[in-house]
Amino acid sequence: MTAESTARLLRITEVADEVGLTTRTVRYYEELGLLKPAARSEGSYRLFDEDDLDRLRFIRGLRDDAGFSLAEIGQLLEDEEARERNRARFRGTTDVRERRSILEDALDRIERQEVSLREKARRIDQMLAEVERRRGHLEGHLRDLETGHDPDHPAATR
Amino acid sequence: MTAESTARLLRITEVADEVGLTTRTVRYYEELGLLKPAARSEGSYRLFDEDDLDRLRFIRGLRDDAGFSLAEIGQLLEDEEARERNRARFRGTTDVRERRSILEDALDRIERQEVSLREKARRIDQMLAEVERRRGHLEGHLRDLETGHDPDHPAATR
DNA sequence: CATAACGTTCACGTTAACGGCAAGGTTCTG
DNA sequence: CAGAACCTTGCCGTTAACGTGAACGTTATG
Repeated sequence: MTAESTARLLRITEVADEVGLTTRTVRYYEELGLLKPAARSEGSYRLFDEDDLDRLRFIRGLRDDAGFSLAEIGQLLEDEEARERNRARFRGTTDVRERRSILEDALDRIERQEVSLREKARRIDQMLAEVERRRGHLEGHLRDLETGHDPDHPAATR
Repeated sequence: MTAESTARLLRITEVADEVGLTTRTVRYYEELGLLKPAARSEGSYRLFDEDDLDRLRFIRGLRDDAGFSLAEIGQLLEDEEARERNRARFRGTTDVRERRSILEDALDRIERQEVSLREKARRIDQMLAEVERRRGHLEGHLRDLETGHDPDHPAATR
């Protein structure tokens, strides 16, 4: 379809450098099933496209920023694919009861994810609030120092 | 004789059950220095008070909800104690330059924590938004089914 | 005060998430 | 077409975060 679509496939060290992982890690993720076999060259070099890069960046983000284990990440990605399959199933039938069942199933999974994420977010927001409270406190003290106002020795009046 | 303020000290299985950890894990956390030696009984049973429970719950929350490693948690708790010591140092001097230096140092550490937490929060919010978008989508479909409205087959008139 | 129930300190085992070779093919480059 | 620079698949090593006894002391209870 798209004429430009052959963007050029990258080899493993290029992708590793690009997304900030090691080649070992990329292979390991493939071994775990987090990554599709991508594509192989004539010899058997792994070849990656832009979608693979996105997926790796996504995985890395979940791991580093959100603190998910690779098992949890695998679950999320699997759910993603189950979603795709469900869409196909959904379009493959016109039976209202079956369609509703498919949708409700999907909704259940989504809600479970939401609860888990919300708990994580709540905890982090709590810590952020605490940290900011302290920061405000410290900044207040610093301002006091700048203006020569000393709360510990308030009798500096004249 | 001892006032009522001595709330009663708990033994390790009681605390473990209470906060949802195993005894091994509690001992391990002490070994890592995440927990003070608490208190020991006549024999050498570990005895814990409410503060210990809070600390354990806090650790557990950071581990499970926020996805921090025990090393990171140790760092956070250490910073906490460094903060305490700094407050003592701060109160121990009246030299404005020294006070400012202490405050600026503390502010630096706080800001580093804040950046790290904010990145984590941002990533999780992103995922939550995505999850909710999907949820809305699914709920829309379900409503369509309930009302007999079928977007794929609009001419289902009877 | 016997004894069950609980605790203590080693110390070795396990799983996740990679690191680091070795032995050998593959691709590129002059 | 030869050598450098990559890549492949094993396979063993490592660190974090505990699990699981073993061998033995401590506390509560009928």
